[in-house]
Amino acid sequence: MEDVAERAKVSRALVSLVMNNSPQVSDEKRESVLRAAEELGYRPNLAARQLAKRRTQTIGVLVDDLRNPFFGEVVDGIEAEAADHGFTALILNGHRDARREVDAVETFLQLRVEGMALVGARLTDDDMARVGTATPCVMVASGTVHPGTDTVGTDDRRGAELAVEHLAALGHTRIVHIDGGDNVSAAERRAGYESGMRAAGIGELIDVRPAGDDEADALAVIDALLAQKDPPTAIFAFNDLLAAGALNRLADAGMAVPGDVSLVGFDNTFISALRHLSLTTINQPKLAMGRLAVGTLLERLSDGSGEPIRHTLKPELVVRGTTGPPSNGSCRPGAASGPLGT
Amino acid sequence: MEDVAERAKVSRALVSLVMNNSPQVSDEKRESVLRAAEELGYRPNLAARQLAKRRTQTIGVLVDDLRNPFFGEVVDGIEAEAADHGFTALILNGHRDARREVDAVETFLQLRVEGMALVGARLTDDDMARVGTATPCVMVASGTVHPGTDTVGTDDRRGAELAVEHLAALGHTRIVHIDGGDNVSAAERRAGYESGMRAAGIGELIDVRPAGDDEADALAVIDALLAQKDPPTAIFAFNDLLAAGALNRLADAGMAVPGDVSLVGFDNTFISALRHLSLTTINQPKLAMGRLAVGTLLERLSDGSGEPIRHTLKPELVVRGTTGPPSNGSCRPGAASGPLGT
DNA sequence: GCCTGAAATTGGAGCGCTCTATTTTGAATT
DNA sequence: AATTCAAAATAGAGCGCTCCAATTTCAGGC
Repeated sequence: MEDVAERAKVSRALVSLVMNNSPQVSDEKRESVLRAAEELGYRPNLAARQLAKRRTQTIGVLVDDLRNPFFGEVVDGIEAEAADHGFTALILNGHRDARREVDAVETFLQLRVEGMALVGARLTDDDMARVGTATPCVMVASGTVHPGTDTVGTDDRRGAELAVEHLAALGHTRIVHIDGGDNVSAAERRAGYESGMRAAGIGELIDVRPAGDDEADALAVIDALLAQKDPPTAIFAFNDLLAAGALNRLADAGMAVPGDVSLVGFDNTFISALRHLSLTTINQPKLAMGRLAVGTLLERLSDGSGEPIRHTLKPELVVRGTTGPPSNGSCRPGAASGPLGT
Repeated sequence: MEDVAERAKVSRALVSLVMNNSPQVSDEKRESVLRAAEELGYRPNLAARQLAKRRTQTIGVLVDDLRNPFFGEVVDGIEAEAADHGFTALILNGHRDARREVDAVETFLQLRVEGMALVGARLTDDDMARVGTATPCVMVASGTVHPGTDTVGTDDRRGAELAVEHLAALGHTRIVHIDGGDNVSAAERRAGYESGMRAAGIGELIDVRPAGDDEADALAVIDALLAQKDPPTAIFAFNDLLAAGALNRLADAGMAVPGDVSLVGFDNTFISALRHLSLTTINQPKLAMGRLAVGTLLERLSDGSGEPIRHTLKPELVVRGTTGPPSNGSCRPGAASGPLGT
């Protein structure tokens, strides 16, 4: 910077003004500074600028797992909104590990990010307590809900109801739910399934089967369901991955989907759109969630403390190829039409 | 920091020593500093530290598309290796857009990262020229190869040969390649397909069908193949996504996989492992690529300039459920056994 | 020609840290 | 008690920038 100033025959302060394109600079000087900067390959040092400005214009994004495309889309939304407001989004990876998430948050704090978005994070309340005070912080699509922290998520309960309503409208009654474990989202979806069943007048048929959040967890559940005398005609899975696992096992067993069994997932990740799976599912507005997360952060930044903000977005039913009317009780194993079979 | 020093009744310099856990500090003072820091909630300011140290201990990771799980795994490797060497990996998202990638690189340079890993980047030579001089930089799994830049990638040609060898060994001769467009990887895989065919003594049957790099691009190709009098008994697709598209269309047409047609993908992304697809594919060692990328960067950092380093990793055949011996010419549409059919 | 005030420019302090050189401490040696 | 020397602690400059207050420049009006 010193060199640029010298070369352009101006003061360092003027160079600073130009680099921040202040309107207070005459065109003549501005140009000569820019030229000098260009010739010298000068690039402002962000660390120094942040230090002097006492602002970083940066938000930290902690992602639970970079390999999960669901999170990728949420982050896309965060970045877009951050950029619109002149912020840079720095991404750190939690690797599905609370300890590493704590490290990442610590790094963000040392970097003096002005806010943090924790996407799918699995931090405990203790961790949050240490964090929350220092810097605005919003949890996005998180499996846990912390008392004092802002959150952005989808209305999981309503989403589940949509799934059940869709199946009930098709004529299904024996609808089973494959449960996603002990996180908050799973609990909400389970509750939605149950209220949906009751609303459809088939509350006595409620049947929840516990599983994890991974594809493989669905297999045993399907086996058990097929072994019973009155197998369900429809299955609502906690998420797309689970549904994919179920779909496979059903095909193995010679069950046609949706001919013999209908199947609904959750999330609308791109795998559900893979034409070979073509899963009917519940969409989460991932991009909107990302944008809203940043919006929430900015709000916090300007108005300071207050009640925790809770944004709950509307889920949507996406009908694809795995749902249809129930067969008339006649199970025809072997007559497999693929999930997309016309 | 000032406050911490005062509270612990030591100088600022001593606090600095403690925070960098220098061995030159007496246990007594160290403890009292740490206690003071704890009580005050002190956290070193990374920007200030970087400025003073004239080092950032940071590498920038530019990812072409966060929604692609392939890149996610590569980044996992990068982060792991970076952490092992005391570096923090900052991730920025290119959004499949060269212009935004340039911005990201600019940001990295202003942040004074000590090196950059460009994962799947699509920057032009011009862009690279502006960058390469300033900071060490390695291209990972990139669609383009730049003359003066280090690279880490998979031996795409060999990978394609593996695919063809596998199919030929099963007895296939009419093996078609669905091409992935005009990037370097696609060209290499095409070349490998061709040399593999020649090596198997079936060079005259080489048949390359152009497509894009997306699932949907495969559909028309499959339709065309099935319409011809002598349809192929095996297909080798540029990547898993294309293969997924092909798989679906084949199922639509009532073709059994692998009964009537065998199918091989490339990348071994997690979608190929989805049990419902169960794609035979070629693995790229994603984690190793990530680690090696950082290794290359560190090497550059210590030894300065020299010949560009080119790391080419070994691909591996992953046999799953979409390949088998060719049928004896008898096409039996309708007798669909799923891709996993026992 | 002098005064006024807005616009353009500049000097210099300070952001929070590290690092070198220097001073202080305190135990061991004579 | 004086001397030595390593270990422990500190003072102070400086990293590259911004920003405030102060200064200079330059019209226009009298």
